[in-house]
Amino acid sequence: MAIQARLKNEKEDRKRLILNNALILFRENGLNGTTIRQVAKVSDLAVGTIYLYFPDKTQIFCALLIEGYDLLIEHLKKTPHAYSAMENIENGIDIYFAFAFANPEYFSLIFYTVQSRGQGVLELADTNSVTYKAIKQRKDKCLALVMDYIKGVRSDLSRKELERTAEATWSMLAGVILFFGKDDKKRFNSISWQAKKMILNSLLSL
Amino acid sequence: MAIQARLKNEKEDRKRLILNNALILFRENGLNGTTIRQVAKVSDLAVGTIYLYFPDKTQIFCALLIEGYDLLIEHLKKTPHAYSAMENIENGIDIYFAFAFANPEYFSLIFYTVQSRGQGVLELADTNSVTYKAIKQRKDKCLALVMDYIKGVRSDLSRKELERTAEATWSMLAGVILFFGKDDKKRFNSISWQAKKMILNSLLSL
DNA sequence: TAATATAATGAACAATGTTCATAAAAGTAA
DNA sequence: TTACTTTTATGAACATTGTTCATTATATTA
Repeated sequence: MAIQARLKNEKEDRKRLILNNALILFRENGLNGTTIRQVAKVSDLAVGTIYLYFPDKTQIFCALLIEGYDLLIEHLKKTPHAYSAMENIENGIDIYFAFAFANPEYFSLIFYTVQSRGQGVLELADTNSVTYKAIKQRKDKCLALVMDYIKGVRSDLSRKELERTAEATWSMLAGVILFFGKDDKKRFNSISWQAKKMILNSLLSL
Repeated sequence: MAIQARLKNEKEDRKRLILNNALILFRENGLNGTTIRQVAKVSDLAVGTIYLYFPDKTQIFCALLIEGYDLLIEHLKKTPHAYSAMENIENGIDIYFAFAFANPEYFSLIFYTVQSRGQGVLELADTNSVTYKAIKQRKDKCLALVMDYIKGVRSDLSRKELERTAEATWSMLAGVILFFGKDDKKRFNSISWQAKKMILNSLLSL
């Protein structure tokens, strides 16, 4: 029987252990391909113990998803502002693509949530839940960052236009990653470079 | 006990009945939210009977997916070629967006396959299977159609550039649909219009 | 050391995809 | 019609899943 985690610290450690192992399994086999029994086994815990730390499988997934968003946001915030606005936005796109390619496990998680209304893998029906709000907040944060980037090159756009442009840009970039992010690096680089060029061009000639 | 389907016609009818019912359920509750028992029940058949017509649940899904692709391809081919190349491509994008919004059930299916390598909902590990090839063929067909559209406005691009541009365009459009296709019509129209404008602009100023 | 409180366990439950021995239906030949 | 064969339909049964909960083990307290 595993040692009991009584202290707050120990509990956090155990939670992290479960998350780390789950992330590896999710990356390897996806949400549906990963079983709680697997997570328990590689964590050297019993099935029931997992449920002492997370209410259900979805919540493990969501915890990782939120971490993924936070990591991405952290990356996006790190853009050097020493260059021109145009260079900045180009930099931002590069960072986004690089993050997605380097962290496919987190990025996959992010996309489990885009297909809403019964079609997605991940169901978060209760839009009032803490989890739903946490995810929504990070989505919004990402969009706000994109808006900042775009504002740099297009200060003439109205708030409404800016928002719409950011939404279109964000989803278009995501589409490229979704379609080609799992391909080999060479191919992904080639297509993402093309997409970047197209988006930069379109932002200048709106 | 249900009447037996002995003739080829009757078998086709029964297959169609299952597909129609499955499509409704998939649209409502997604792949994982739909059970074979549900499909059997609404089809007035026993569980085992479903398995006489389809080897497994995934294959039902794939059959519908292929139909969805064919429907989309049919739509895309119907573009009137009476106008300028630029009007044609604009028309093509409109058709694509309209199809996605009008046929969310099929479109969702299409996107079950984009997340490859263990992360997606739909696993088609065997790349030699008839089903995999059928889906791949239709994906390629879509891309070829996009290339034709783009060739109209950009005859100067090399084969390689054309291909890359088509891939980027196709995935960017898909990203918009993925992110906003389930929103209300007004919002989807607003963002998809923006995306269309951006892509058209970028194609002209590559 | 005994009593109490907390944490861990894994058998058990309901639901799922799938299989297969059995039964029903349809076709065939007399 | 009747006996026989072939094809189709059935649903109980199986393995696997997410999840629960009575029981057991561990730690804390008195």
